[in-house]
Amino acid sequence: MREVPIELVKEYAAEDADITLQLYEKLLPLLKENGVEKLFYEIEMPLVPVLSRMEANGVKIDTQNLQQISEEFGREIHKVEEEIYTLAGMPFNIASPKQLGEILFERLKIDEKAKKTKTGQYATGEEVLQKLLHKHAIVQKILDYRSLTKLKSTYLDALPALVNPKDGLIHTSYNQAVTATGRLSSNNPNLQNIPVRTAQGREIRRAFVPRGEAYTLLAADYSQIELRIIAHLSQDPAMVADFNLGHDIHAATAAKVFHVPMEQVTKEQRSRAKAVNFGIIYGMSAFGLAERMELSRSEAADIIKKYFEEYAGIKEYMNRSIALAKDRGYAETILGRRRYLRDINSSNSVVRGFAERNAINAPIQGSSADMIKIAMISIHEELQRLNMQSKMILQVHDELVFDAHLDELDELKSIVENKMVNALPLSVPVVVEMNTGANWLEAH
DNA sequence: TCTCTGCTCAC
DNA sequence: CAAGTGAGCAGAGAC
Repeated sequence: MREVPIELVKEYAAEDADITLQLYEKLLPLLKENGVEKLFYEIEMPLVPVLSRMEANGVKIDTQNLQQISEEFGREIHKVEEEIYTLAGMPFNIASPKQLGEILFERLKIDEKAKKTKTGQYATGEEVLQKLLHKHAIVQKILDYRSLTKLKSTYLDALPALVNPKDGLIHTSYNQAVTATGRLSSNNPNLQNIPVRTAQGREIRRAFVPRGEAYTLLAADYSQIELRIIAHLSQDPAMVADFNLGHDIHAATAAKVFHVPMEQVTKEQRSRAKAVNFGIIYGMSAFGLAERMELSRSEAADIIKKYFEEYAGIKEYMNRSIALAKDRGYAETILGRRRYLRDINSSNSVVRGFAERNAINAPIQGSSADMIKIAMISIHEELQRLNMQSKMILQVHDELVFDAHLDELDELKSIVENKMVNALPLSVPVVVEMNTGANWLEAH
């Protein structure tokens, strides 16, 4: 571990003390009150030095690459700006949602019944604009402009500015006492929301590189961990069976919901089934599902009805989660981590609805957080014990990223897989997918 | 300078 | 009414 400058380790160790204190002040009283000190002493406290070391380890960024893309984006943004001004017939600040709304809905009048936000402005979010694409050529240009400027300001320009001059690496901060569910959060910079969805955004991941010639990046992801946790918590026979048989869970869901053999599931059907599975994790309604899947409300309702017929245990589990939270005033994870839900018995149905969705989601999201935290602690212990040069550098909720020393790659992979798979045994298989690459994109 | 809003990136 | 958890950016307005 000696390549990490000792001053930096000291700096972060000093921060360790602060974090420890902060945790004692913030978390312990909470957990004591909740009778879950075990979680505090056996997970949160041992995690402190792990996070501290990850922060000190840092991540190497190919700054030149980012700067080059930034310049390209800068030129493209300028071009799109001019096109937008021409289409609008006047220049304005495209980055101002207020001005943009007035141009779109008052000057160009592209939608008679434009939606407003709660403050009375016109809503111009991505979903709104997607539905107006066919109305005017300016809409696509606005979306292009938004995407380019988002990537440029948030990543391309921000990340190089945060490189530590002492070692040329980026050091995020992990916050252990921020989220309601037990997840970590990351800031300064947030390395848990690096783009991956679009081809253009994905390129940014190419700039996350190993720290030296002798290293490669190893990414290890839990596969479908939240759905496996639902299967475990609900003990729904059909979902448990799907996982035990190693099925592609979204295809298996599609086969059941659309009444076709698994091999004949179309991409469209799989994608809809996937949306339902995600919706389940979030406690969605039929209306919400219809919106997302661009189906009529009754079609969506049919799909949900079929889903709960096939996976009746999931429905029961959801009802049970809500009932338990109403009774106790909190929802809890596999390890007893609690999320208090003061609104769970509210007479206001909107407010209560939110709390009910929290009651469904918190045990799932939180158990997944419990699991990866345990894995991180035992992987860190093992790296220390074996005096390995490989370093754990990132955690992104269901993924761990390592700067893997080439001489240790096989050993590291076996440690990581073993510790992740066995962190918190479930009644369905826990599967970890691992890949290596010359950058974060290739490691996926 | 600070805070809020709207938007958009991730899991 | 209507899908969970976060962070950061630019604009806009209060002070």
